[in-house]
Amino acid sequence: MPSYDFRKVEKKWQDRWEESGIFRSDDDASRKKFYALDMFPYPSGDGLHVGHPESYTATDIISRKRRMEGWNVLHPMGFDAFGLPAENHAIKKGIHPRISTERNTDNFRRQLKSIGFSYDWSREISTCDPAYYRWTQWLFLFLYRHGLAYRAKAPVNWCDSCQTVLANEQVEDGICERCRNPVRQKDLEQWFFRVTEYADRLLDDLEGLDWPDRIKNAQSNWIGRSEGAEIVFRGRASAESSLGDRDFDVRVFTTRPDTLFGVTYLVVSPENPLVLGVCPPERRPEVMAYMEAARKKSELQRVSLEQDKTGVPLGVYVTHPMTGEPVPVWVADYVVATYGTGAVMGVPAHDDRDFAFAEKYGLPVVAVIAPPDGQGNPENGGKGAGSALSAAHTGPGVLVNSGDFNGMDSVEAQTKIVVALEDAGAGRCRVQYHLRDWLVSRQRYWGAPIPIVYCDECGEVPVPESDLPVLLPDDVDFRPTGESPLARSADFHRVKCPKCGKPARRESDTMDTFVDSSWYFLRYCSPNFGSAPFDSREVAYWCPVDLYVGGAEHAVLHLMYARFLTKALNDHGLVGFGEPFLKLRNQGLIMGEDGQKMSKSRGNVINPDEVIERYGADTLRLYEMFMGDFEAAKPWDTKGITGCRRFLDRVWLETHDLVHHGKENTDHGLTASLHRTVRKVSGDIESFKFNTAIAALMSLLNDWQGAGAADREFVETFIKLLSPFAPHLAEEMWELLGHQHSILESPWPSYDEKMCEDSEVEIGVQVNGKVRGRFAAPTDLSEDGLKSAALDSVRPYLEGKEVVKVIVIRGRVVSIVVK
RNA sequence: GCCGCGAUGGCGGAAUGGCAGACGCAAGCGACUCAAAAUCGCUCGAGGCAACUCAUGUGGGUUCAAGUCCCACUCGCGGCACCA
Repeated sequence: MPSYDFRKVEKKWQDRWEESGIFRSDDDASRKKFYALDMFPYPSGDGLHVGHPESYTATDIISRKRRMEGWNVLHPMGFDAFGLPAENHAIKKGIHPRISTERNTDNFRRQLKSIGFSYDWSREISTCDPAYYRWTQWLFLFLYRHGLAYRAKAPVNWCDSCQTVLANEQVEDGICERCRNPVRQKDLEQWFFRVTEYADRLLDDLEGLDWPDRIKNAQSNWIGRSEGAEIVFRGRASAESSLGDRDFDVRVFTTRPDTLFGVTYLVVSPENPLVLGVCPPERRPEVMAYMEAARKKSELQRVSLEQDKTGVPLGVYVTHPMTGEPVPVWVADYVVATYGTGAVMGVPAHDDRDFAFAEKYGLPVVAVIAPPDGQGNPENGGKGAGSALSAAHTGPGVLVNSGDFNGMDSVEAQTKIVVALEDAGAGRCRVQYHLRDWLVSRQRYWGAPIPIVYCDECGEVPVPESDLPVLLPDDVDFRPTGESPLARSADFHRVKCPKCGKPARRESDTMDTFVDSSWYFLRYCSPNFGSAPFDSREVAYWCPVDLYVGGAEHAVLHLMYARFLTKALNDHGLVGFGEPFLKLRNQGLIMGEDGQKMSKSRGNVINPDEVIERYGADTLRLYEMFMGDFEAAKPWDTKGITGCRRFLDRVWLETHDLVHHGKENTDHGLTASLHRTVRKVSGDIESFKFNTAIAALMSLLNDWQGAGAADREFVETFIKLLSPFAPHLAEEMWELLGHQHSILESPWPSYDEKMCEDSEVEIGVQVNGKVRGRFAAPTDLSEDGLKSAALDSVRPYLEGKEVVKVIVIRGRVVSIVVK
């Protein structure tokens, strides 16, 4: 009997699959479809790491099962090929990003093919291909046309050492993740996508999605919806201020309108335009110095100085909308300029930050919410400026010191006070989001150019669709100097205005790579379509994606952006659905053998090529799925792989044994075990419990060997169940069993519920909750039969006792209660 | 600080409220071998000669029965965070 030469077998089947085109999928409206999508990789120079095959194997298993179940399956793969690493590599090594990206992509493709994934490679896409980014640009113009893309001056993260703008995700605690230098804020004209327009729907629609809770939760946190009120405090500027003797408003956002009577000051952020307008001359030097200091603070300082609040009085007063009392206005950088109105009301008695600020600057503390009985000192409330307070009471309670609202429950008072403010024309309900618009421009080379032209006559002019793509020039000096490399390419930069024909300038920024990946799943449906980003007929058939699998690091950004774009396309009739990904699953991180995160510097990285070379692709696939809970982090264990390898070897040997010796199975227990395993494996694959599906197959093999014989039907069913996990070996065994066609063309096995039961089961017997015995009983034994057999089996424990109660759980346990 | 997730043998991990530790790894013993590797068989939570007792992060509770449900904690992981 030949031993299992996995190298030969795996090569043989990969070649056959490629030749036969068995994984190609065509639009066929008469068949039910299944779209299984992997998050496409960034083709880094390091090649695949073992985390990639983990999620890819999972989708591959489901795709293969679906094919066998008769579904029309779309299972594509491509490359998220634009991005900063290729550009940095180019700067360091002088190799053009196009060259290194191509080389890396070839390597990734080779590696992916060597694992035997059932991708339709005829649909491969790459985001740096002009045939692709042409449509990324088209989508930019689509958003622009509908007012969802706009240009504005904005502070961006700037790294002096890298000489570039950084994306938010590249800034960690105020430090550039690449060079560890502090990041600075810089004001630049930037392009934005109006994601905030969709804040409510992005939040509300999460509910209907079959996504992991933590992802939904992360998105929900990111959107950060809070309900509260906008309250107007009116004031009058002095004649000497730059505003002159005029009325002005300070609008604040609060989630606690019930604490309105406890306001003892207001705070506006240093960036608030009102500050200089109303500031009286004598206060200007100090206020301006404070503003300057705040502006100079790096992100790093703002974060590290978290608790140490500073501020200066602005020298103006506004009127409390309920009490009519004067309220001083302060400037402090603990107020975030870009959130809410950039101004807050200070309620020291009921907010920790305000309390700290008031203590530091000697501002009065007025308690207006008396804690419920037993919490704190209720007397505080009644005494007005409660100097007795040692901390803010931030919880609910009963209103005191609040005029007509005294005695009211604080929760109830929230709405009541807003109503009163509305009547007085001094406030309204307001919903505030943490979500900001998406800054999409990047001052980088290796990305899709933004298709806009600036003309002195016509202003901002979109590039006509017929002129797309705006090609990324190859011959560019992409060394960093602080402006986009494209601005230095005269050929690229100097253009004629598409509107008036006069000399104009082309936008030199490129798009964030998250724009590329926000729509790639649509492109797979018609990867070569030439007249639009996608063929709407194909998209109508294949989309939305039925199953999407990838890393949890994309919990917020990528998934949010793809959802945003889908909703925008949906609103304007380009797609017929509002959510792109119906079911999402994340693979857990694979750690190194030392339990640490895999990293080059730790030297604990496992290279899948080496695992395949030594154990084979089927073993790699099997092991990655067997390691543990798909969604949980788990350490790699090279020794553990041998168990999977041994299992496949034994399958090979036993199958040959059947073929060469032709055995009969007369063992009913083995047949029952087979049916149970079909049920178990089928169910486990659906619920992403691949580890227990494999364990069940291992158990079944143990039973098979234990029985000493199995018939052809048993073996064929076994091989089918194994085929999504170890497709090469399965095809080889399938052929050995005399089949001409791929195992993918045979139906997924079914089981008979009646056949799943063994003729005999073991029953445990508990006496007062403790297991005291067990006995074997025929499966169909009556309840009374079980009861008396159970009582017999634990007789010594019942002597001299009275049996109070007997509970029979069929097939499992009998519980006896005695006194 | 807020939100979410988790904690089970030497290790990875199994368990619709129903016999805790499936399956695999490692370890020990044995078979085969001149020997080793590979392979196969047996043992394998802790304590105890045994009957038994103790065991699913901690402390309570519900139940005939709790890893699973409830309450209060501890620790770890992840998201958000001067967001008013």
